[in-house]
Amino acid sequence: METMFPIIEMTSEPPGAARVPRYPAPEENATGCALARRLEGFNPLSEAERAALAQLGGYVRSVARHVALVDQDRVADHALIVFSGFAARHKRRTSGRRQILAYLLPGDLCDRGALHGYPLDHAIETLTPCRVARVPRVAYLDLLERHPGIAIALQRARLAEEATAREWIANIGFRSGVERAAHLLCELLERLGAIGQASDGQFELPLTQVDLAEALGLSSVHMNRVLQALRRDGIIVSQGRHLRILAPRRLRQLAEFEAGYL
Amino acid sequence: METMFPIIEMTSEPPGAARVPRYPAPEENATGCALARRLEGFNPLSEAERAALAQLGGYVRSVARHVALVDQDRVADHALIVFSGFAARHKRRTSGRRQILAYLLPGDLCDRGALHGYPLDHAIETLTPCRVARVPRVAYLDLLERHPGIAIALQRARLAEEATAREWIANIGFRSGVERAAHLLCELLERLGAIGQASDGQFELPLTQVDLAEALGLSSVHMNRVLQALRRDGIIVSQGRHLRILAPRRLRQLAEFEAGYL
DNA sequence: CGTGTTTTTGAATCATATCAACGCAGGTGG
DNA sequence: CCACCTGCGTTGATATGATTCAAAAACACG
Repeated sequence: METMFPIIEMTSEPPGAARVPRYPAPEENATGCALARRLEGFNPLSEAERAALAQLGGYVRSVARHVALVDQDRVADHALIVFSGFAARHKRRTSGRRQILAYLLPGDLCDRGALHGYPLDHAIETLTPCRVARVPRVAYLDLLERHPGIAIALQRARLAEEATAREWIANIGFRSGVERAAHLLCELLERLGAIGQASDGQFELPLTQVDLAEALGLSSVHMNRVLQALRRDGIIVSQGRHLRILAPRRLRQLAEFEAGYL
Repeated sequence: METMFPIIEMTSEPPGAARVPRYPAPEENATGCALARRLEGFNPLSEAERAALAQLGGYVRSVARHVALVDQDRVADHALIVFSGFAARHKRRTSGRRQILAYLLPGDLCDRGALHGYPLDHAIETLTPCRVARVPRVAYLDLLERHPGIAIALQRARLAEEATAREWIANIGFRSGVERAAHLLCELLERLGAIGQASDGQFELPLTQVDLAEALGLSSVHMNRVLQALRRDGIIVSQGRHLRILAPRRLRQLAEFEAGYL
């Protein structure tokens, strides 16, 4: 039936680029790779392990924006790794309203399908164009078995993901709109910083206000006003997709953000 | 300094009961034990495994209401298992306001301390008087190693807990007060049913309206009105701690509750 | 029985949602 | 090159769900 994974195949080089020897795209070689950077943050990796991660580049495909990567109630037999772009876990009501449960940033992954034969309780969709690896179950299990250092890093990544989920419950549960936004920005700064995609309080945020609103449990209109408030108070500035945090301290204390669980 | 685990020692029998031979309390023998029932729901256990669970009864102690079982930012070196009573994971703001992140019902446990040496990002506290086992790290690890069936069940329990956390994000994020309450009641019915503490849409709910409000991100006043609305519409009745769901179908569709992830 | 906790009530206020509309930028096709 | 469209951000007006404060009523407990 539906292709379920409509792929925009950009893996082969554009004709003009064919003269230079083919290296993996910067996101997919082991050093510049968000996945490797992120895992290193949890557990130092050996040379062999970094090489093994680089091998995953072969599974990477380009995926357009707003494409479902995993449908709810489906048993996925692949692990999903985001190499670039933003995706999200989400649930929908019959009304069509949706709640984003987690952002998947470069270096994040979802292995629930591959590791346990359970149908997922939520869906995953790209929020921007992405480069995503779909690693078949056997290859993924093989990777974990061969490289215990990676397995450990992934366990810790899972702990971090659980902690983030709890943080979101608290965020939506007991903070005001502005505070929620502040907290989310702190989180994004920290997570993007960990993969080298934020520096000096600045980063590219390729999300729409609707994407943010759906993560924070706010209406898009209110989200807009919340962001205006943060700008008016000189806490952030944004030009296009580029976001700059002018007053990180104030932002953190507004959100009562505690760094550290990564 | 603080005892950190103020124990009301009720383990020894009351004087009058001393004539009958001492059996473990119904919550702590293997068959009536909520832990065993719950784990069986995830993976069938062997006789030896049920016996091993029964051994844990030795670690069980009575704990009064509103006692901290684990403090935030502490590295716990024990696994925590609730045998009876309700406890909760929660976070607090400096304002004192708190958000409950998850209820721990009989048969639930927290092994983050024992398994990984990480400080917890939240606190755990009893909401009612409880019977709680604190299992030392080594004993816990030993149990998992000796009984792979238990380890598997616990892995699945962890998946279920993650799914519940995501459900809570959605619940607080995109449902109204009444809908949130409805959803929580559905969840409690399902979870208590799994350990044999709910039947026919009825169960004992030893929580105050404040406890419920803090889980749903509502004020206690609003929580009260929400419950009144559910009663007025003939969906529930409650007498004291006893709750009866009169219209389970309506409750579920109000909450758009999907059973199954347990 | 009296004391502390929990539930319930009312009234005022606030935060956020909803509805509807507009502007602007980028992209497309004639 | 212009007309059109679409997606996103922005506004204002209005509606409402939820909070807050304060206090009374109902319970539970020793």
